Amino acid sequence: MYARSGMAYPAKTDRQAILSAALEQLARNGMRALSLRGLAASLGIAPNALYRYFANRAELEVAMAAESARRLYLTLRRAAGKKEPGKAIRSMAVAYVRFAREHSYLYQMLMEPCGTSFEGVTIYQELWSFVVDQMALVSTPAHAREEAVALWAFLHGITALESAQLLGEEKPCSGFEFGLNALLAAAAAVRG
Amino acid sequence: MYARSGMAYPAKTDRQAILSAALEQLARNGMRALSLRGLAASLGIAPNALYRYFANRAELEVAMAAESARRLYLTLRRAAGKKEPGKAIRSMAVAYVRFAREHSYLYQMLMEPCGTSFEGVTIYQELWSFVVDQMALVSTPAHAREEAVALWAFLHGITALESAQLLGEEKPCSGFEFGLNALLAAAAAVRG
DNA sequence: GTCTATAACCCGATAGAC
DNA sequence: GTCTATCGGGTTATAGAC
Repeated sequence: MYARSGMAYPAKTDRQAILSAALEQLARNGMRALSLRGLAASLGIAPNALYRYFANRAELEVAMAAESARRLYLTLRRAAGKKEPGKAIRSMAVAYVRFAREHSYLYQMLMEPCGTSFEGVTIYQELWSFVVDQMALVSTPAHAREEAVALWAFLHGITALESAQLLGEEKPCSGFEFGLNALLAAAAAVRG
Repeated sequence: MYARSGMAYPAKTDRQAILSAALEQLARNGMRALSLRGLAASLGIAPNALYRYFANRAELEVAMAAESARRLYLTLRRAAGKKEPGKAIRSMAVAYVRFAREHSYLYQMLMEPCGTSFEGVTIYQELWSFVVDQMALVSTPAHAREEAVALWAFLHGITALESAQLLGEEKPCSGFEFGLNALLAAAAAVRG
């Protein structure tokens, strides 16, 4: 019965189940606390069984980062919706910061590659292209890339300042408004 | 001779030597690769001797982060020099990004606290105050804090995008110019 | 041939005894 | 300060179940 290739044994788990469990643990305790042993235990399998699905920890981390990108992409798309360009960008900016705040560990995976290379993962390009396209609508396609870089950098920086204690009690909120307005004004000026 | 309390044994090292060695290893291989064992070995002492000077790894990391802040502070002060306000900010921005690029691991310690709290370390406040003060010179003291937040966020974001492979080949350079101009223009506009 | 578990190995953090 | 020991995590044999 199990003689046919690929189905010879009832697998107790699969990539998706492992990934889900990993993301769950990540959301609770962060990357440092995520251990393959604990992950395997939560799935009721031996620590080693994981290696049938992910070559090593790094490969699992790449998959988690890709999932993070996918969710951020969906979040930004939903935020933009069918809104008028300027409104869409503002809405995306707010959603971006909220995503980073509410899923801080997941977001960290996206922005701190820790040496893991993302080659061959297309979701990043999709995500990036979407932001560039949205930016093109408020200025011009010729300048959209550099404007998108600046916007993304700014948004990421805001989230980083929020989680770092560098500013102490100081709230990046007012800085958020100022920076977003400054970037949007400059982009609109490009359009002329 | 060594009978007196606290001096019962000739110390082979001190906090400063440990810190220096740690920073050296950090610069070469990054935080993940920094092990207390390797650190002790490079100093010719037993792994455990480190605990005489730092209660645990976290405390060592706090000291390293503080040193990172001190060096960035010096770098920014030197960049600002006696320049005219607008020029000073630009110069600081370039120096900031360069610092993050050339000392990426050290810079990471500053901006990614990993749960280590920075309470009681005054160097962060000095660094932050300096940036705010510089910003006040190009706009007004009343708005300097939010503008400094936006500028810092933007600069940090640029460095993060550089080290993350999110953008692939794309270079944040053009985005740097655009964003910096946008923020400075908005700050100047506040001054009116 | 494809999955699994048992057990080991190496290494890092840390505590205790000296 | 050193040595020894414990604990936990990543990773790799090796071998057993289907």
